[in-house]
Amino acid sequence: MIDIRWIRERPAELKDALIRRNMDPAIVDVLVRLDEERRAIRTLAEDKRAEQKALGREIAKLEGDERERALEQASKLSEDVSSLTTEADAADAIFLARFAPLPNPPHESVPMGDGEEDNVEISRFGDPTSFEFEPKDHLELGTGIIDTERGAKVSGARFGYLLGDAVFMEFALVRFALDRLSAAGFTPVVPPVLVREEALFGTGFFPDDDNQVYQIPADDLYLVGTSEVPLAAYHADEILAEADLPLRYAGFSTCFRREAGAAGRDTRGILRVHQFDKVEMFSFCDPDKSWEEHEFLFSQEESLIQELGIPYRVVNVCTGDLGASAAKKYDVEAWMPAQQKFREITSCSNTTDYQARRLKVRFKGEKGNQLVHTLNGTAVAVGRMLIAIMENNQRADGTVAVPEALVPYTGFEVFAG
RNA sequence: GGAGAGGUGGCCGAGCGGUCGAAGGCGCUCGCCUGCUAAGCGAGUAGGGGGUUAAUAAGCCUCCUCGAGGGUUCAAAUCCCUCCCUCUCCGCCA
Repeated sequence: MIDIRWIRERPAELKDALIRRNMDPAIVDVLVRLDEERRAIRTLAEDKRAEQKALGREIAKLEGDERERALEQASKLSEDVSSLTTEADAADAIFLARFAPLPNPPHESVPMGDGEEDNVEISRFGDPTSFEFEPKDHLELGTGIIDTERGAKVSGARFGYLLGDAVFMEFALVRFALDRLSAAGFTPVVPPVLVREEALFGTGFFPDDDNQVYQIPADDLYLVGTSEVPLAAYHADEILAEADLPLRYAGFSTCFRREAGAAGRDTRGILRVHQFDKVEMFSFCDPDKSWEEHEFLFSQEESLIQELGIPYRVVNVCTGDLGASAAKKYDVEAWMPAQQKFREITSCSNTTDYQARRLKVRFKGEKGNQLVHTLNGTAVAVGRMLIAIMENNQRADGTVAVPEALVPYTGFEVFAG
């Protein structure tokens, strides 16, 4: 949710922001009017309520006829208050239904664009891997350690089993990432993966993306698609100490995604699956420092991938491809030799105060209580990183070289599918 | 899963239909005082919305919030219902 002052004080700027996101700015004029109306009605309701409360205090002191007459009057007031309050609540609801979905205005450095194809490449690391033989994809390389056939038999399409050395690779990647992040001041976290609706609303996944989320109706819970959700909600309704900022967490969790609307896309292998494990960075920081913090998180992200030696490029995600909550987002796209393409492997967003406002995460600063800014970034998405390592580090004999940085964690230097 | 107890301000804790956003204590902030420290004295100290204002300065007015949501009543922290959470005991379980 954005700051309501955009509506009251900077409607023209808000219109510009909406235009940049390819949205109709006319909504702003509607919201300005709805906001004025709801405040007018609320004032009426509150005045009436104040009157009622004052009379109520009188009644306590009165006796006999005087009391009877006052009671009669109070009864009438009570009805007025009740109907005005109902009206005011309705006006609030109408306003909020239109206001809450407004996306975070993009940062000035975000390129304009309609979709993924307009993302702007801003840097590259390494060169696309070249081979003296025909490179295989991760499924061919991992016939014995990645089993999507039996995954489909047991759970359906887009599920898989990791076995043997793939499992040791997973735990190596996770421990590697946690070690690096822990050294950089992040607190490792294993959060719940089942959350209440409020956590999804607070992080902006609801109502927009609710078809991407698995539901557990019997218990009114939802499986998270990323640990960003439980990490962001961790400090919901709290007032943090300014001295504690930034609060940085590295969450490890399984992630569940329905991938609705992705039918037919990336059906081979484990690039796009319903369940994968991920280490995610999350930061609560001072609003004046969130752009620095964004660069900091991103530098962590890059250094992990660099240490693993995967060629990649960085894109600045354009306005049309930015989620509602992000004001700016960098994607890292790793080189995937089998596809001869760069594919998204991590991403890093500054959601400014968009989530903090919904989740009510504040800090006590010199200017009183203020909303923090929240940021998130992928450290390691295990499945995709595993693909990137296997495909880029494969050798003519079909074995895969473990990145040097990972060897202390795997205990082996080479593995075979 | 069964039985019971309970959820009040940063913390502890009183209040159980009106004068209560809430006694008292602790903590914290500011000031006073005392060679320093400690102690002592005084004042202040929940969050959010709306209005007033040049102002997201102060002040003032007002509404909402005593786990959440409904209800009863002229009036609810206090009474009733539903839900959530915590604790104790029993059962089960990794």
